[in-house]
Amino acid sequence: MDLRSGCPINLSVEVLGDRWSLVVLRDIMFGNFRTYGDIHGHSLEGIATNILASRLKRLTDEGLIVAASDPGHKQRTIYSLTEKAIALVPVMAALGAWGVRFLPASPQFAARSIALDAGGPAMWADFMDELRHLHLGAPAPARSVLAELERAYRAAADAADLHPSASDD
Amino acid sequence: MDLRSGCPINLSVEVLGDRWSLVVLRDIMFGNFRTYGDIHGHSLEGIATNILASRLKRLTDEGLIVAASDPGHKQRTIYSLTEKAIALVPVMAALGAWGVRFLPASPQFAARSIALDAGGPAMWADFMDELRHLHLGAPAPARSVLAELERAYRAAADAADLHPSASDD
DNA sequence: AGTTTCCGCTTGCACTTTACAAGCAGTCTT
DNA sequence: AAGACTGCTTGTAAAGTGCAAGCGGAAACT
Repeated sequence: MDLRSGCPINLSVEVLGDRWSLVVLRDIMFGNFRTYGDIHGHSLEGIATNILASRLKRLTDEGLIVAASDPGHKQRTIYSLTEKAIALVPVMAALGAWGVRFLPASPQFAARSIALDAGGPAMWADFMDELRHLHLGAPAPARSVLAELERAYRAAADAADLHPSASDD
Repeated sequence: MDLRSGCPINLSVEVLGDRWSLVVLRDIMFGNFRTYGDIHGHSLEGIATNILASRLKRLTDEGLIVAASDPGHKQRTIYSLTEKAIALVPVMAALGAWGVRFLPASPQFAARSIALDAGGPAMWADFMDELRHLHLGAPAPARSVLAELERAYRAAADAADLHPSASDD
């Protein structure tokens, strides 16, 4: 790639600044979706197949994910985050917190971002350790931030079921 | 706009996820460039005039900046950040820190991001207060983070002059 | 007063990226 | 052997990006 400038914010935008890269990374990171079909099948935003394929290729080229074939299932490819992508946890937390505050986020998904933001750098570090375990083969940490986020999501979803509002139609 | 999903990270990407929005906001925020000509003239990345115009319009529509005419110069438009944009300081800090660590940032620009990251949330809060002063008419804070970042930049630039390396050609 | 410069754009055109729908080759299951 | 699964590719259209030129009105200069 031929770089526009050496400013780190610009460089980050050049790598992540499109409509899908961060969303795909979010799905792998927070949803633990590891295959093409998983990501496509669970995509909230309904990513098109060609876009997903091109993003997986680009993220691989940029060193954010690595592809490995599933031992017991030759045509299945397993994607794993690299340290470079795991280091985006603070970016995800900041973006999520901003979205919750200023954009019309749904209560359930907002709950995850709120929990991640409230947990602060200590929780982010624990989450990164968990991702290193899931994606890089590091030892399993004591704390599962993914499980905590899932509980926050469930609690918000249950609250929405108990107290439905007209805006949730 | 018709939203893809209510996930806050996705919503943030829908607003900020292109190749220029964050870069323009960075110039207004860190460079204190307040007019079209200022932003275009100082643009490190050489933004095209039509792109800049369309971004300023979009950022205005999204409520991230507001346009006001200069009292003493009728044809000049002064752009100011809103609280919504000022709240992006942690996002900028996280993106900058990530770019410094994983992408080929130049030493001078890296120095600003490193200083902003090292300052942590306390520095970000002071910076946001300074931006509220410059853009929203709030009282002037005691600390100028912009001046501190400028000093970090100058120090790195001077160090590069004293110790030039082949890679800086 | 008239010319020139400044300012914030707009227009035209080519190219790239995104989007939606359909299809396809190899693998696995039954 | 037949059908479904998996990870894509292809075709086509729309939207976004990039470059260069130009333009209407205001300000500055002489």
